[in-house]
Amino acid sequence: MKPSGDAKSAYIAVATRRFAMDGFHGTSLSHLAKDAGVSKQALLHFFKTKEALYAATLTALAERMMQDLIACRHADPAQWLSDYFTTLCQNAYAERTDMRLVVHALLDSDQNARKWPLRPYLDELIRITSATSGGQAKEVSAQLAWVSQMIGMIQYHIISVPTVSGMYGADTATV
Amino acid sequence: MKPSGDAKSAYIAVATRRFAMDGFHGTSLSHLAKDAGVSKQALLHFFKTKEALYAATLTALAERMMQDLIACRHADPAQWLSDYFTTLCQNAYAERTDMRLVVHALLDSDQNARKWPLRPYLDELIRITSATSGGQAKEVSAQLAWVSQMIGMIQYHIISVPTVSGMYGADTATV
DNA sequence: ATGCTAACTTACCAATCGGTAAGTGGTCAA
DNA sequence: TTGACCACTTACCGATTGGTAAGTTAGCAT
Repeated sequence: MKPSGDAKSAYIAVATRRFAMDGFHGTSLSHLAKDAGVSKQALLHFFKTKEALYAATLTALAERMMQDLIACRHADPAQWLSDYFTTLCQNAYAERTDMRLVVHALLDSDQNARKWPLRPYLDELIRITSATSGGQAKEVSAQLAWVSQMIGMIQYHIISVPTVSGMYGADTATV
Repeated sequence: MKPSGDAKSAYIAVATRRFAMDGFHGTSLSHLAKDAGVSKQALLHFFKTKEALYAATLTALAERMMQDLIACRHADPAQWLSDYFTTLCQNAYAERTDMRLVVHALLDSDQNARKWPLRPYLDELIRITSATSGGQAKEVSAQLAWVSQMIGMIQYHIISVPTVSGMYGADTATV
């Protein structure tokens, strides 16, 4: 018998890949089970519903992104942001999965996003951004706009790369 | 009996809204039929498969975007671009549907995007962008990067507004 | 050895999926 | 008047969906 934690996180890893590629509605439990090499009831044993598995996937994603952000911690908040977005770009290129997952989740979430798993991550990003302006109080919406723009550029670029390179050739899109 | 064209375009309008909200996999023919107030075979009468209806939806979207671009035509290409992106932003705010549809389509398309319906629209945008540099030949990838960045910013902003306003309050996200 | 629990599996379920077949009723040219 | 045609409906299909029920098997504490 395998230790519980390993199997569970392995299933989340499989689900992350699938949900990122095909979205929530485009992914079925049977597909996930086949990917993981188990029966689909193995998944339902750990995650009571498909939604629960999806939520766990997004939570794991949020923790991953938060960790990356914390790993770049720097005394100077401007440098911190700079470092973070640099590594974010690099990671995004190396592994598109997470960015696709975020965009899929964005499209799916819409309303009642108060318990949106990425909220703490966004909060932290905004906090750091606020600190760059040297203590003067700016509006939250201004910070939010800046952060959203940065992340949006990266994410959008990542998800459009396959399509654009499919149209114009593989070398044009990967700058 | 209703004239054919009206019904067909009405169905496309319904499909546009649904596909934009829920994506291809999240939308069923029965839902579309209920939205349109007909049986689902009414849809299959005009569009032989669900994929065909989706394709027609994307084609209509592409024509709409191309039309908006042409409508802003200006002798000075820089002014043309400026005007176009201004109206694009305004339209995007007034009606988020199209932008959501594009992003959904981007996530779904991935490979074999050579016959991607928005290709002519992108081509035209790149052509105009090239003209702004006063005739000197730049690389296509550079134009493409610029165009992609502009559109990406707008689209990403639109699809993230509902989620972000759900998190931080309705007034923070709508600048 | 025994009993308990965790990690599964096989078998099954109603609901829904996209799609086919066979009409039905209204319109219009001949 | 007739008959072709178009827009559509009802009835139905096998496949797949998310999910339930009831085992089965392995490890481990007592």
